[in-house]
Amino acid sequence: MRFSEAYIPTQKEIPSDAVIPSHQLMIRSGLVRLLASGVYSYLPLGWRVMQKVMAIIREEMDRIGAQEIFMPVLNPIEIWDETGRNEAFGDEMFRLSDRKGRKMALAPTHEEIICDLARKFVRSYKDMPQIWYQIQTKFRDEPRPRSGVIRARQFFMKDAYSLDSDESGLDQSYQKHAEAYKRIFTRCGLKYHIVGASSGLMGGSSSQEFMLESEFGEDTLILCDSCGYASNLEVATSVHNKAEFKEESLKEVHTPDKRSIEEVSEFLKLPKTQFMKSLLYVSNKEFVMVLLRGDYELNEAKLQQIMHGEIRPAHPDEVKEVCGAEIGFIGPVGLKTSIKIIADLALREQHNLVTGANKADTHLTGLEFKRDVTPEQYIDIRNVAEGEKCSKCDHELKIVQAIELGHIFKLGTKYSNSMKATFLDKNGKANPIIMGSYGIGVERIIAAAIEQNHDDKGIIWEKVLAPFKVHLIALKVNNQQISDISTRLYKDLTDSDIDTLYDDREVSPGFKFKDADLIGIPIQVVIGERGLNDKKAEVKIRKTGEVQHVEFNNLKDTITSILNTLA
RNA sequence: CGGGGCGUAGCGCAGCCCGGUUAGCGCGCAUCGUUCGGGACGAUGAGGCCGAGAGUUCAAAUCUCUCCGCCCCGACCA
Repeated sequence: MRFSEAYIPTQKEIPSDAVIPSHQLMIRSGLVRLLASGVYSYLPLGWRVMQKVMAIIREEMDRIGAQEIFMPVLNPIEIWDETGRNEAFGDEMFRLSDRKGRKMALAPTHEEIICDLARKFVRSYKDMPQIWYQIQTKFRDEPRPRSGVIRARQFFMKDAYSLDSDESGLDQSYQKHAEAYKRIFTRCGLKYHIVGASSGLMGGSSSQEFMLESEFGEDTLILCDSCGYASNLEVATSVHNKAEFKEESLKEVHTPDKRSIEEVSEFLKLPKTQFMKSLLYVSNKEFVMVLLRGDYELNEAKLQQIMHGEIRPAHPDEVKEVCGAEIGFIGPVGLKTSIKIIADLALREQHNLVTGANKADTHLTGLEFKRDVTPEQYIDIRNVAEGEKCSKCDHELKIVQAIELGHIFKLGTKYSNSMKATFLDKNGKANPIIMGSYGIGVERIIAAAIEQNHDDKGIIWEKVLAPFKVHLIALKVNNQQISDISTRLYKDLTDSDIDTLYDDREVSPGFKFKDADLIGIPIQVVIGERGLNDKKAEVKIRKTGEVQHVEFNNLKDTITSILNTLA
């Protein structure tokens, strides 16, 4: 492609809206342009990269025997009502009506459509296993799009679905995807973690995420360097630090206007570990009090899992009604109404705790957990905290931020049950199809690759993702000799199927060099006056900055062999 | 949805507090000339409903209100 004729709007200035490096570089190098919040156009360079990623995904999906299909984005709402996800997705799903007033939705994912296809096709256990996938535009009305294409409202997802007749079949399909995903991310040059994850809205038994470590990531990972334990904070466990106190009797203490653990602990001169945090939540229109040690945070994902549904903190007036006191002074002892109580495991053996008395400006001290509180269950419900030990091997855990690239789920029969997608087993008995679901964020691979590979000059593409392999720079195009040599080389490379971006613009050398480094194509070839006498060009490797001087006649061979050595 | 910031030429910004000729600057763009190895120089020029609407005023980019959009933090999030 000739630069002078191409739509590659590079810019020197950092766009004011972009905060993270990948977002800034994607705009500056002319890969994408924003149309509306979380909605992007892909320009020629960006689209070329996207197609490289998609090609790798297709190859690896095909390798595990998956079949590519294409499902509609525009869905009748009824199919989403069949599984109850019309409601579950809430405002996150884009909805619209057709001219007859029929309600439709723009699909945020495709389990329902797959299930519909499955129930139309699968009759017998002999029809399975099946793996179907697509690379499709997804729509999600994110509450807060951010970080450029990393959290967008319209984005590409590779979504795959497996259909099996028994659990071991599902295990195999799941494992195949795990292998395919490893190959995909490795081929894209990404360093990733595989972590245990929560299945959230999707439902199902187990799931794992493929995560790229990044300070700009929205997820938090808990990693153990010693035994390899790796988990999303949402489901991570750890050994809690011990906090020992002697048994005491229950006493009221006046704590005027001291509400937070912080304030009361300072006021009473007692450590936070001696406190008990009481949080009132609402789930399925039922109140539940959650108890944690004062130094720990509630993990809402875990609570949600336990309550099997949506949860929210109770409003201040609800707290007053249930506890008879304001937030900051509530506790499990002496509640006005009897409600469900869930306690974190770390509380079970605790003595002499401090907690709210359900009375204005008053706390209780000397609370003996087993004696004074009768929770419905003891269960791990807290966030893993800095400095805690691994529950598998007792080594200290590491906490890092990460970007979610892919997620694989064992769905089980959640969708096939509600949508009546069944098959006849060997005994002629009808069973629900056992499903798995597997997603990859296509743009996120691109953003991740840039986050991981860039310098202060611009992007540094891996060969496999690069929009072009070679960036040919003709300095001073009005020098006939330079122009002739460059144009001949361009033709030569293109004829040999080496994708080349040919910078034939009439702009100053510095301009071209800066653009080349910004765009980040792996090999730069510079034809200039300096090399004319000894008939040599410069061949520079963007990643290392290494430069070699190569005779014009050998350029193509040298480029080819460098390309072979590049990852 | 809560908190904060921003919206002035294609991009980056100043002007706004304290209202007053014709709204500026840098980059980019066009033409001509000189340049030509790390975002060249000179000359000339084009380009703005100052996000939208309403109000206050003799007078609004500037003050007030409403709405819209974009970004950040939080909440939320296959």
